[in-house]
Amino acid sequence: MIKITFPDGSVREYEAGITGLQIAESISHRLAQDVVACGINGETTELNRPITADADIKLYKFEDEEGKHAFWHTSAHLLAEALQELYPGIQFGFGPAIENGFFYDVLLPGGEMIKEGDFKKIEDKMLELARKNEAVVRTEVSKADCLAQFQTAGQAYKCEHIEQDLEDGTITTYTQGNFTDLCKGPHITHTGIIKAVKLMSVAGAFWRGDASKDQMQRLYGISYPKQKMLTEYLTMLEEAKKRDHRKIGKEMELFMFSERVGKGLPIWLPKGTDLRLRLQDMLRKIQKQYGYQEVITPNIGGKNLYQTSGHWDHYGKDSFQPIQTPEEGEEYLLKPMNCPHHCEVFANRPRSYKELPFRCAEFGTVYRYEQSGELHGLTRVRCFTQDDAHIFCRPDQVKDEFIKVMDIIQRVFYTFQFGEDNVEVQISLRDPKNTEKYIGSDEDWANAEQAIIDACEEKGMKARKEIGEAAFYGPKLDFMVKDAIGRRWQLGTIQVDYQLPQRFQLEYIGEDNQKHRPVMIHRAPFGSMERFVAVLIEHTAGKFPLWLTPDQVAILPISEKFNDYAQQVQQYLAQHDVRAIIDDRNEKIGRKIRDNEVKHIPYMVVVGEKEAAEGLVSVRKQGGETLGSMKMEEFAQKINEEVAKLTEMC
RNA sequence: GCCGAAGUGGCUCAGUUGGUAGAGCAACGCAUUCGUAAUGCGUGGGUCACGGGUUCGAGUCCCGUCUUCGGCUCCA
Repeated sequence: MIKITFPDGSVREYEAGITGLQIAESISHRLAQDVVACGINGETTELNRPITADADIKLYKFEDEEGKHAFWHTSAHLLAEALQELYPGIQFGFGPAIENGFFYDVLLPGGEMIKEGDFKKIEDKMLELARKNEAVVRTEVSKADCLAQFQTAGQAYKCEHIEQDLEDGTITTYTQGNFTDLCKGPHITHTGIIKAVKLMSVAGAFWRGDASKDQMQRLYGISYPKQKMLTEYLTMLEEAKKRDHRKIGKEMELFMFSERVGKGLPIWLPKGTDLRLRLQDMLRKIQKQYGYQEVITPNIGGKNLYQTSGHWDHYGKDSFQPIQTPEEGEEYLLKPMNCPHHCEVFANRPRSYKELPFRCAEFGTVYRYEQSGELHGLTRVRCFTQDDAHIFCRPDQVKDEFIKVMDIIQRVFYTFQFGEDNVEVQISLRDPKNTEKYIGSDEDWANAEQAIIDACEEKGMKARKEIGEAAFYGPKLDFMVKDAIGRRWQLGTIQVDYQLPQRFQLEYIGEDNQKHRPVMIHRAPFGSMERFVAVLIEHTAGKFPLWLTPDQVAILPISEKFNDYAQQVQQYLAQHDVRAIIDDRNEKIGRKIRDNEVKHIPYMVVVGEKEAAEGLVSVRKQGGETLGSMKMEEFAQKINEEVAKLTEMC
């Protein structure tokens, strides 16, 4: 007999060799139907693996991340199985489960291509195979046998993978029906529980992600144990589509692109500019409280500046090419980042330790020559404005400054109702096995990395550590938020930099009257104004918070007779810091309400005969709630109170 | 940059096997002067992304370019 420990701490005894599925059955028949995978001693595995010794067990349903992973991984195999039947001679690359579904990289013989029109046929074949409810059989194989097997099958990519990446004794294959795949698992035990499949898209993908290698076709799909779940997922995708910032940005006239101005170069329209400036003002106000000093620096800088900073060597060939000045024979670069300029600010005159930390902020517009295929709405552009700042401080001040920046970021995020549970942080560390990629000494790196880790601990923030994700000049801390429909976005960032101060020979005079080198911290709470506004649009679906939205109130005269009164109301509200527009079109009131609802205006006030006579406004909230008539003074006060409440953190 | 798809009035889209461009919304005008999610009638507006080609004839077929979209790679 063996002892099996459950997550709640309870222990049951079973005969050795029992499987996860049998354990589930011993608890309830219902549970046995729902489980798709299990965790044995922390390792996710199949439900039909015999357990031979005492162990901890977790039973995973589809709803669990581990369950989904196994389910979708098997679905990837099901896709491959279907493709093998439909396209003999097909070559397979990798086919993993991903966050939402799975994909398989394939290459059809003779340069043939799978098109979206083929999806139905493939989906039908997948379901046909799934209905056979084939068992998924795990086999341990030797490297030599495995290689021979896939050579016979003519799978060149699989063979390369086996030869280059896998070690003898660790290799397994999984077989379902006539299809065998190289795979380390885990999988669900039978294909029959896959009831709904949908292929989402087909796109190009390089073998091993290497642009110099073969280009394969990547088929993306998703699958579920119930048709209803697939329908729900597709509905969620529709919802995401409705929130697309490119669509809403166009509808609300926040920003635009012009082919003649150039791709990836956003133009902020009046309403978008209004909103952006309000965001900037809010951050300005907070920064002032933390001792930041704002500067303005040029949008270009001498090539020499970037040679000094080291950026030219690292990124020069990938950026906008230098601007020549014929008379002087000098070269200038469009500013790809603000840090070198800020280093010059610091170096302007001798600095005393009493001035540290020196916090230099700028809404700095930068230009980066992103690959054309990478451009996307406002989230990936070639010209954007960072809410940038650089803090020059003593090494022992790094941790405290980090904590202060984290304070600012938390206050900013709070104002947008990205709740605390929806914010994650990630510490990006360097890859110690690949140190030549980074500049700076081992000691500097160790100090910087430790300061970040300590700061997170002191702030009580649970941080995920990512090895090898650091920038070439220093480790960093990134903030991720989850939006209203659960999608994750990367926003703010804080980076330590021991390198630029060295390259720019920055120094300050210490208490000991000696010269010392400051440490530099880069930080951007929003990341960039463009990206942040994009995320905000998708988070709020265009229904911005009252304090931020360009038009807070729409004044709707019942008929043209009351347009004059509407103007009086608008004027009064403007004098009391309430932003109102008038809809004085010759339309019925129902029509005006509809149109202004569609424009996401938070408040509408209807004015007619009664209101004009008594100085009233009839208030309607976005969504339909009516608040009755009130004096316009009372209404202005109400709006101001609501704004004050929303911005109390700033 | 690479692979694939798309590009028709301001917006959303229709346009059958090639036969001289259409709807709804928006805009403008007229009527109406209206009480909480679409008043009626009328008018204007398109070198069908751009450039070549095939054809008696191209929005439709072919080639090239540009832009956008979905991915890959990249992201100081």
